[in-house]
Amino acid sequence: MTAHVSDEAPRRSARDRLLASADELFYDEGVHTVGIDRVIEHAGVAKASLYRLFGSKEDLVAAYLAARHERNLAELRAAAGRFENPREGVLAVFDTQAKWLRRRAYRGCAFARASAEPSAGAQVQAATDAYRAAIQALFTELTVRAGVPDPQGLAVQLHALYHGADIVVASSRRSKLIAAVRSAAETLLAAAWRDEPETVHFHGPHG
Amino acid sequence: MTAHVSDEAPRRSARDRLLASADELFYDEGVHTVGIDRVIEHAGVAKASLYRLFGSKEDLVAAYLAARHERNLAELRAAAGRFENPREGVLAVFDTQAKWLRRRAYRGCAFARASAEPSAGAQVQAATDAYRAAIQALFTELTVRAGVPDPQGLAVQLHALYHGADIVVASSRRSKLIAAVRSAAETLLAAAWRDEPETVHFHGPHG
DNA sequence: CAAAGAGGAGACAGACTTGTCTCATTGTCG
DNA sequence: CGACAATGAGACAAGTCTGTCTCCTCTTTG
Repeated sequence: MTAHVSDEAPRRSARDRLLASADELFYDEGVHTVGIDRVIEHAGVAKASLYRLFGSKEDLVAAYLAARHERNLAELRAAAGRFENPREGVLAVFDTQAKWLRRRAYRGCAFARASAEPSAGAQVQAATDAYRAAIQALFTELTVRAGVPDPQGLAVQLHALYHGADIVVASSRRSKLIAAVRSAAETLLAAAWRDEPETVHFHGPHG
Repeated sequence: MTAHVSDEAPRRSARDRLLASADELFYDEGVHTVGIDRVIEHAGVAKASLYRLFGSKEDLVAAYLAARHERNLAELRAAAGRFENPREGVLAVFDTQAKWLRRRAYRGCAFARASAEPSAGAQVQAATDAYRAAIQALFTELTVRAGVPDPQGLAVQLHALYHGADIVVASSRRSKLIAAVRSAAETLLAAAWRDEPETVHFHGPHG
């Protein structure tokens, strides 16, 4: 090894190989199952280099999540941006998620998996919060543009539906779930104009 | 057992104290953060007793989750059962969840937290699957009784919404989220009769 | 009263982790 | 060519965890 760049396979930098290995191993097997040793072996990088480049395991995890954040949000935004009509933009977000859900290798939301237990460090929690806030913001942006009476309320509904799909995908037939969720999104969008103008209605337990 | 109940403070059995401590510590701090030592110290039980009674840590975790399963489902079913009308039953399920979500000490779904990473053992995964399946089944039972055209589809929608609420509760203002989710459930219920009779509609991206 | 067994306290082994440190090798630049 | 910085390989320390085992006390029962 050692690259000798002139030859074929330019060999990416140690940092890139580390991030790629982290992405693959952390996502597939779990942040807390996969030890540093596995990552550096997979990346072909010395342990000292990892600590020089990232400082700690948690920093590496944070970098892995930050990369996922960037990648996922870029794709969602691009999909929504392809439509003039924000209502179609919302559905494009769900269609993009559906594409992910259908992947054989899909293992659930990387953030949900990394941050479920509170043992996850503060950086991981912060990354997860930021990710969810960004998706919520995307929905809000679309619902505001759509001009519904209560854009915030609708965005919260869509956001919950979005993450719920991710959770139950393991326990439902995928095609059925995907169709049902899309249909639910359409229903919520359509209803957002029918509902009382001021806010989603909120009354006691006995509907 | 044995107990000698006559005196004050009957002191529950070692098994009960172990389960109570597991419930508290595992839920609050995470299954994988909390070590056996913490549990036995909190329960005032010898380590040997734990292994005699449960066999392994994972078995203790499974027992803890099984107890949660029982307790949660009993409460959801009781809430739904208080209404003749299945539509109100569905809303009662969401209202019960809302009650949980409002608790100060609420830390998210115990199953989601325990099973997010694949490092969670097979028993934990199985417990989580069983829990979600049970909730899905409860929704399906209600939607069937409600006589909607596609009870399965509606149940999937409600189920996704239910778990989604749990996920996003950390990143939204709770009262807003709770109101929005309840409203979404009402919307989905109302729409279930309006939609095409055969199945939730499933067509291309241009709704 | 005596015997037996449940249970508490804790030492111990074995395996794992992250993070530091040393050393040899490589590529680059003066 | 020679020196320096970057990197790979891996030993090592210090800590953690689960699970086993021993020892002793207390309570119940024959």
